[in-house]
Amino acid sequence: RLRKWQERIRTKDAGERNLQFALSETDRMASSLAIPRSVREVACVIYRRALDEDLIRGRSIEGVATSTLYAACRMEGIPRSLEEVAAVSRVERKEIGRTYRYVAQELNLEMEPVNPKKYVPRFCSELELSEEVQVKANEIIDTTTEKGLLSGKSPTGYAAAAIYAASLLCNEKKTQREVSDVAQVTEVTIRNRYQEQIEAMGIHD
Amino acid sequence: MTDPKDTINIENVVASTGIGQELDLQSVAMDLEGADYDPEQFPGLVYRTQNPKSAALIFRSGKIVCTGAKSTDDVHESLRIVFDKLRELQIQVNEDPEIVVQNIVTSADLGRNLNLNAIAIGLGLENIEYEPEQFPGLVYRLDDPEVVALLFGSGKLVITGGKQPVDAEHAVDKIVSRLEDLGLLE
DNA sequence: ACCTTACTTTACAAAGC
DNA sequence: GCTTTAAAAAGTAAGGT
Repeated sequence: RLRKWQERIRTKDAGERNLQFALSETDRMASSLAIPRSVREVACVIYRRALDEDLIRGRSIEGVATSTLYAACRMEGIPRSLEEVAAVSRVERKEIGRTYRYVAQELNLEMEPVNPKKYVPRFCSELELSEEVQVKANEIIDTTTEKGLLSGKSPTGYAAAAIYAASLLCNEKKTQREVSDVAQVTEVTIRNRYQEQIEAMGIHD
Repeated sequence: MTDPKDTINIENVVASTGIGQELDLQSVAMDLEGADYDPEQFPGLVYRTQNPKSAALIFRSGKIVCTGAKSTDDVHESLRIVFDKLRELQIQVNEDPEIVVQNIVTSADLGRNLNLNAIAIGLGLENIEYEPEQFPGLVYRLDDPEVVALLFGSGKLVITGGKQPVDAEHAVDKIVSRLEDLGLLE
């Protein structure tokens, strides 16, 4: 009775301290990634659910916090890649990915695969590309996806290649290096996806 | 049209067995040519056979795991070689140790490209795992047979977790009919 | 730009930390 | 949970020439 009561308080306190630390970490990471407050709140709601369902056991708080932030960005339609979140987390990419898959499965988040188009606005603005280039990149993504080119490809690499191609078509050329820097993929990946995409689009340069 | 079942190929068979005798791995490592034994890193001694190609993990308890074989026959042949090698070292080995197949990995080809995005949604996001940022294959867990299939955009697939070669055939049949029902295999 | 090597995912047993 | 073994699928990455 009294022991059980004390245990509850202890558990609750531990949980609160756990939550407090997780929320401050989420805030720190979200700030350095310029993620809006509304998305941070979604991340916190997911984290709280994970805590309630006892999904933290056996994992680091930081890992779960990073994963829920990654999930929240996807849910809100402004995804950050694992590379990007890993850069501001002290948990490595592989662990963030694993934890994300576990949390998404256990909480039935039913996350759809990321549409590469979701990366176009942010990547293009970081590259200072015009609205015209964004429209063109989206068109390339839509057309080539319909032709079946997207299956199994990383959304960031796919978006990066479309943006690179669009920048050429709109005479606002960015180098593969510049695009690969903002998209966090290698130039080789951009080159490979780019070749497939222009061929599917029937473009000859 | 080729029946996808005819494209099934066994790529790896994992099996366990035991000689019914405890072993001094340190001395086995000394006497057995080509044996790799680093107890600090892993408690098992690794012994590779060339024909058929496989790797046997031999433990202090006398239990053995054989992996890398391309068929259940190859598993038996590889382990026969391992048993004989141990007998050459004056180690007692039971007459016919029971060999249990623990896992069979197979590959197959559906012969058509797959729209993994549509399949992920069609089969139900709660049942599948498809994270192309992390891995290009879609993970599909079947209940019967109890195996896991990895589907790729090329139409190729990997089936693992089965204990019998027929498990892969049943799995391919079920996957094909599920995709056909959803109109995703055209 | 190419080539090679290597890492991601799935399943499974073994003994020990 | 991890460690080790094997093998396939396809994408991505890194290092060397």
